Amino acid sequence: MSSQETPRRPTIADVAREAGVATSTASVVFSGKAKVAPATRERVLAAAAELGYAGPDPRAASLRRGRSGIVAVVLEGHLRAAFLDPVTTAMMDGLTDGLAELSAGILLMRDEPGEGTAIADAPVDAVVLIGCSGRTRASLEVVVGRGLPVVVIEGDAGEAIPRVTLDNAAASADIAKHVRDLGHRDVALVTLPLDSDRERAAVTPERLANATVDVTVHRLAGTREVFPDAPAISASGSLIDEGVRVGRMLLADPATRPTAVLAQSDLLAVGVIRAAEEKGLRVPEDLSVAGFDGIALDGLGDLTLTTSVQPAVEKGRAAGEQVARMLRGEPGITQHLTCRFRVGTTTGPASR
Amino acid sequence: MSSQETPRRPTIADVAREAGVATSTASVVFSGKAKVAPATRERVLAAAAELGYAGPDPRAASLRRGRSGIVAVVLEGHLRAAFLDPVTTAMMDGLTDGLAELSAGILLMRDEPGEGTAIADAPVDAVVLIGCSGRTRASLEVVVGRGLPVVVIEGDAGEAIPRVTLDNAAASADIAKHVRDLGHRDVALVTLPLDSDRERAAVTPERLANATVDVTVHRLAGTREVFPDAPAISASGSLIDEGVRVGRMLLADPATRPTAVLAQSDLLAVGVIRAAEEKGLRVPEDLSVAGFDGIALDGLGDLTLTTSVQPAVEKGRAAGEQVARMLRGEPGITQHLTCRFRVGTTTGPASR
DNA sequence: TTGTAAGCGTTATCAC
DNA sequence: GTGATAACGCTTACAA
Repeated sequence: MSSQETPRRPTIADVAREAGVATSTASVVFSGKAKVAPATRERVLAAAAELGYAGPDPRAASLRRGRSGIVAVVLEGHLRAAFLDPVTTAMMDGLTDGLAELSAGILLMRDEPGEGTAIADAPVDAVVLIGCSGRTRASLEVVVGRGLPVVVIEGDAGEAIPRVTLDNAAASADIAKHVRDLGHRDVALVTLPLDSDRERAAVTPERLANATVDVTVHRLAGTREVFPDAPAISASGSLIDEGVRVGRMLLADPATRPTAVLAQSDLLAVGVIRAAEEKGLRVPEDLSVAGFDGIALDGLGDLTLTTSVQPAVEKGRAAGEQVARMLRGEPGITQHLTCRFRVGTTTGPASR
Repeated sequence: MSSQETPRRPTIADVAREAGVATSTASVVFSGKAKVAPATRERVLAAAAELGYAGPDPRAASLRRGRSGIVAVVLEGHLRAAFLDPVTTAMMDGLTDGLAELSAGILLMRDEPGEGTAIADAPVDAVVLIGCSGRTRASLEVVVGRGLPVVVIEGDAGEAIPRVTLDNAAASADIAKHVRDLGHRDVALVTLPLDSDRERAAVTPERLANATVDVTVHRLAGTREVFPDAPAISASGSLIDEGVRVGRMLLADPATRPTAVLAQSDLLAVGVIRAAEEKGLRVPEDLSVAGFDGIALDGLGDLTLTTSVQPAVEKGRAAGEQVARMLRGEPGITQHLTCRFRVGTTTGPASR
C-alpha cells in the first residue's frame, strides 16, 4: 500500500515481513502444524489479507514436502473411450472411494504412443495403470524407474508390481460351460480388441499370438477350454454398435450360423442381439447370447443378459486402497477379485 | 557403484558430477532447450543410466518453471455422478480436445463443502469450473484469489470471468412452444436439482428463490415463459430411475394427469416414459414427453425423443481452448453456445 | 511460542 | 557449447 514495489505475487516471506514475524511462523499459521499464539496468528492472517496472499504456493510446497497430493490414472487409448465405457466409469468411481482417505486428486492421463512420457513429467505421488497392455507397459517402466508407487489393474506387470486382477479365464469358462450344458455345439465368439490396432477381423492363431490386451486373451483362453475350436471375431471396441456389426458378420450365412454367440462384453452382446433381431431371429429360441461384465444395461427390453458380473467398482476401490497403503510406506499387495456368473434369459437350449 | 553413499534418489546434480559437466549442462540435455555437443550429451545420458536417474523431478521443475502442466476440472457433487452423466462425459471429451495443444493433464476435483479448499492445495496452472452453483462459487473465489486462469462452464460467474454458456432458457422455451402448438394445456415439468440438497419435491416459489443451480433455473424460466403456471417437481439427479419416480408422482392421479411432461434432461424424460408405460399410457398418444440434452439414448425402443440438442462436446472444447489461450497470456473470452431443437416421436397432438 | 537457517531439485541468466 | 550462480517459494529441524 505504501510502496508498490511488488508487481509479482506476494510470498509467505512477504506476509511474514508485513506481519513482523518469521517466515516459519507464517508458514505454521497456514499449515496448522504447530501452536501459534492467537494474537500472532491474527496478525499474520491480517497481513495476508492486506497483501492479497491466498496461501502457500502448492508447487513450492510439493517440492519441499516431496508430495503433490496427486495420483495419476493412466488409461489406454482416447479418454473419450474411457468415459463411454461403463466398466471403466464404475471403476473410476470405486477408485475415488479407495483414494478418499488421501484426499488426493486424480490426474487423468492417457497412454499414447507419442506422449508415452507425459507421465514422466507429471508431479504425481503414485500411479494407477489400467489395462496394462503392450503400450501401457512403456509407461510402467517409466513409472517404476521413477520410483513411484504403482498399482496395475488387470494387466500383466510381473510379480513385483502390486496388481488387481480378475479371474477372467475361469469366469469365461463358466459361461461357456453353461452354454455347452444347454446343448450348444455351434458356438461363435466375439472378443474385445486384441491389440491397439483394434482391427475387426477373424481371430487367427497368428493374430492371437501377437495380441497385447491381456483381458481379451485371458477371456478367450477360458472360453476355449470349453469350446477349443469356436471361431472368433475380434471387435474394434466394446460398443453396442460394434456388436451389431460383428453380429451381422456372424449371422450373415444361414448355413454356418451358430446357435450361440459368446461376447466378451455386455455391450457387444447387446449389439449381437440387435443384429439377431434385424435378421428376424429370436433370442434365445433361435440364438443364445451371453456377455461379460454384468453392467446395468438399457435397451434389452424384457430380456436379462446371461453374463458374468465383474466387481468393477471393487476393482477401483482395491487399487485406491493399495495406493493409499503404499503412500503410507506399507508394501502394496496383489488382490485377486472374482466374477460371479449370472444366468439370464438370453440363453436357452440349443434348437438344433 | 564404487561407493554407495546415496540412499536417496540421484538428482541432476549427481548426474552432472558423474558426467563431469555442470548441472546446467545436464539440465539442458534433458530439456533440450539449448544445443549440446553430442559427446557431452552421451556422457550425461550414460551417467544418468549409471545412476538410475529417470529425468528431472517434476515437482522441482514445476516450481522453477512456474508451471505444472495440470489443469483442474472441478465438478460439483460426487465424481461418480459425473462419470454416469453422459453430458458431462461428452464435455470432458471435448475438453481433452481443447486442451490437447497444451498436452496438459486433467486433474479431476470435486467441489465438496468440507474440502472446498482442496483446489487451493493443488499445483495446477488453470481451472475449469463446471456448473458453477452456490457451492462451486466458493471454489471460484479461491481460484481467482490465487490468480489462476479460470473458465466457468454454464455458471453465473460474473462478467469478469470467461465463461461458456448455453441458451438454456431460449431452448427450453422452444420445446415448450412446440408442445403448446400441439395443443397441450395441462403440462407438468420435471426439473433438475434446484440446489445441492437435491430434494425430490414440488417446486414452490420459495424453493425456486433459493435455488442455486443456474441451469435448472434458466431452463425452468424458459419453459415458464410459455407455461407460466405449469406445476414442476425437482428431481434429485439426472437419472432414468429418478425420472421413473417423478413420473409416477406426476401420473399417479388420473384426474390431474397432465397431457404432456417436459423434463429438463433426456434421462429424466426416458424415466417418465417408462413410468407412463407402467401405467399403461401410450407415448405420444396418451402422453407427450420431451427432454433436454440430445444425448444418444438406449432403451427407447422405436421412439425418438423430442428434445433440444446441446453442444456438449463443443462446450468442453470451447473451455479447453479458452484455457489454452489464457495460459498463452491472451485474455479469455466468453463463448455463447446454442442448442438445436429436435422433433422426435415422443410428442404428439393433445388428446383432450 | 517464535526465530534461524538449511535445504527441496530444478532451470534461467549470463558470462566465458 | 559449457559453466557458475542465483533464484523458484516453501517447510522443518533445531535453537533460543
